[in-house]
Amino acid sequence: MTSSVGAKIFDLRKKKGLTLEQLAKRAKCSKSYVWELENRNPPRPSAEKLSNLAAALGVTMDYFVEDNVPVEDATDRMFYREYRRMSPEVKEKIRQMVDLWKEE
Amino acid sequence: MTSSVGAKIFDLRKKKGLTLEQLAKRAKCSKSYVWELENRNPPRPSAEKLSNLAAALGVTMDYFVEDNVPVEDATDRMFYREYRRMSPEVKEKIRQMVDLWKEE
DNA sequence: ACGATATGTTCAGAGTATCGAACAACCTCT
DNA sequence: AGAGGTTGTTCGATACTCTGAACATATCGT
Repeated sequence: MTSSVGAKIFDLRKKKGLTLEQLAKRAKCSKSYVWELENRNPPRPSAEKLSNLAAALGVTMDYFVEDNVPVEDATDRMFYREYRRMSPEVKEKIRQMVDLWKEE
Repeated sequence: MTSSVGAKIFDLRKKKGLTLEQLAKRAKCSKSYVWELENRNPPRPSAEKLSNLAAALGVTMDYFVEDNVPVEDATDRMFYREYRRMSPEVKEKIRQMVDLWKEE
C-alpha cells in the first residue's frame, strides 16, 4: 500500500469540507483512526475500512491503491471500447495471452 | 465486508486453475491465509492483501466489496488498467492479435 | 482577554489478521 | 496396497488494526 493514501484521504476530506469527526461517522470508524491514516505512516487499513472511506469520499477503493494513474490516451480508450464488445471467449483468450507475456 | 468474498476468491482461483500455494505466492501471502479467506467467516483482510489478491486474480478490488457486480465488468476494468500500463510494443501485439480474432 | 466549543492529536489496550509449521486428504505411480 | 508427491486444513504465536477517552490546540462570541 502506497504511502500516499493518507494524502489522498486528507485532500478529499478537505475538498468536501469535512471534519475528522464527520468523515469518521460517515465511514463508520473513529476519528482518531482517520487521523492516523492521514498522518501516520505507513497506513495499512483493512479492506472494510478503506471501502467505507472510499464510499464516504465518493471514490472507488482502487483509487487509493493505484499510484499515479497515467493519463489515458485516446488510442487506449478506443481499444477498450472494442475490447468490451467482444465475446467472453475472445476476451478470455486475450487475457491468457497477456498473462503469458507478463511472466518474464 | 460481505461474506461472499470467500466464494468469489474460490471461484476465481478455480477458474484460473490455481492451487492455494500458487495463488498465495502471486498474492504475496501464505496459503493458509488464502484458505482462511475462502472458508472462514467472516473474512476481514487488509486492503493490501485484498489488493494483491485482486491483482493476482485479474479483477478490481471493488469487485470483492460491492455486491452484484458482474465478474465480467470487474475483469474488463482490471484488464484495461493493466493494458494501459503496457509498452507500446506489447499494446501493438495485442491489437494485432485482436484484429485476427475479430475475423471469425 | 476569557470561556465555550469545535477540531485535531496522543496513547494504552482489546481483539484479530496473518504467518509458519505440522497434520490430513488426495492422487498417481509401480 | 504402499511410497511419494501434491493439495488442502488446522492451530498456536506474533504483530498490527482500531477504538475510546483523555489531552491539546484553534476558533469564535461577548
